Amino acid sequence: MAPKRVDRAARREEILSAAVRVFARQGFAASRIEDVAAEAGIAKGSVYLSFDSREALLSAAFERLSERSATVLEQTAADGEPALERLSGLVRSAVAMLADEPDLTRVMVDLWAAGRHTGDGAPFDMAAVYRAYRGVVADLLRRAAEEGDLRPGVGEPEATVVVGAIEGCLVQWLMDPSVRLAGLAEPLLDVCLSGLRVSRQPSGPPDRRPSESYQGP
Amino acid sequence: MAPKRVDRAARREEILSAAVRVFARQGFAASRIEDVAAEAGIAKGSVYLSFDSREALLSAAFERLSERSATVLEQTAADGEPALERLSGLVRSAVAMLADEPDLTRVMVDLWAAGRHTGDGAPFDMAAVYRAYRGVVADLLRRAAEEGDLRPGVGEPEATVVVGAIEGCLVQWLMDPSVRLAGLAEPLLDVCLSGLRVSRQPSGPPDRRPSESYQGP
DNA sequence: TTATTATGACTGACCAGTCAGTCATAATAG
DNA sequence: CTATTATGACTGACTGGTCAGTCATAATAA
Repeated sequence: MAPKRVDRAARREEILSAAVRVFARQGFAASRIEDVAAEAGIAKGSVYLSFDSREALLSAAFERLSERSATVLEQTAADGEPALERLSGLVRSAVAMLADEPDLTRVMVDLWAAGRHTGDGAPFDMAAVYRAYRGVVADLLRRAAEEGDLRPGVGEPEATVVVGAIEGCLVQWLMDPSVRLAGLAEPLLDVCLSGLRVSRQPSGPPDRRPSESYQGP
Repeated sequence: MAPKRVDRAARREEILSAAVRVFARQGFAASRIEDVAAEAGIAKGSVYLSFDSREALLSAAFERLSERSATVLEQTAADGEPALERLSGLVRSAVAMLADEPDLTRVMVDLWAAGRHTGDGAPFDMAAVYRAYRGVVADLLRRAAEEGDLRPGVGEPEATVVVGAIEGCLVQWLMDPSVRLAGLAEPLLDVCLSGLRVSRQPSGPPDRRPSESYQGP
């Protein structure tokens, strides 16, 4: 009982990937279903076998991005290390993830545009993604402070700034690809952790790891 | 002979303001010319007396935002003060400007989406706006380092992070209005200047100015 | 043959932009 | 002052093109 076997899920992924490429190239607003179909090498009608609507494609892209974000946050969960190390790892992973999937990252601006007018439980709850990031970062900040590595009194606002620094670098890269996104992780940590004021730490300059620690799914 | 005189420029401004309100509320993609006309209390056709096309409205919004940015950067030009003070002022002004004009700021996400696929001399050169910010910030960082207030070796990457921190806070506010944008200027400066690591500065906690120093046009 | 998947021509809604006509105003004439 | 007329701002019905989504038909495998 199975004529013409097709892996529905795999086909869906193929189409979604094609859609992400097209959205990244043209922007969601200028992307026709036909463009996506052509990119995937299938006919327009076939797209509707896997997706209910044009919006559903964007929604699926959000889902994919949301998963990646969750993965980054989960990888950070590993306890044992000092919280400060875990925070640095989180930032490096997040930046590496964004740099590793430039097309998906470029679609983010369309998700911002679409997610702006949706309430809390809406299809594109970008707010929830950032809340999750802020939550984890704020927690790590507090723990690191308890462990004596960070100054006390850090909390939500500081977490917002750290998360913001990542997203803001992303914005500049989106508008101007000559900005090297991946290369900004270390300066970002450097600025946020050590600050820009005259060096007063006795422990020398911050270690410059070779970067990259994200292992995508 | 002089029938019904109308201040064309003023009318144009009225329509643009209406458009910005509509775009902020619905997003550019979901905004019809009729919506803008209705918001301005005029007929659809009349919009075309002041603007050539729907795109021209968005372009004008970009222009307005671009002017605001230029104003912020010019206000910073005043020499005499220490570069570090000027940098702090710049960040406070930029954040205050964004917070003072929430509608125009909300349109920014549409400008990001539209500006993404335009080359260097295109109608929405958002890249140029960020380049200008980075340039001024990088310059102030270097001067402040020369003046001995900042550690040496700061440059473009650090400027990108500082500008990014502003834009990233903006993104989080756009997605989640419960984030208090105006209140993030001080934490932002605090994090970027002093860093999060255990306090080593002998001069006590960073001064918390009452914020707000932007004087819009 | 039958179940399933693929196709692309088709439809109907939508909307940017147009333009022939209306109207309020102000200049001028009587 | 009132009537007349010139002007251009304003209007909204209309047009033409676009495109999301549908569906009758074809292709293919079991």
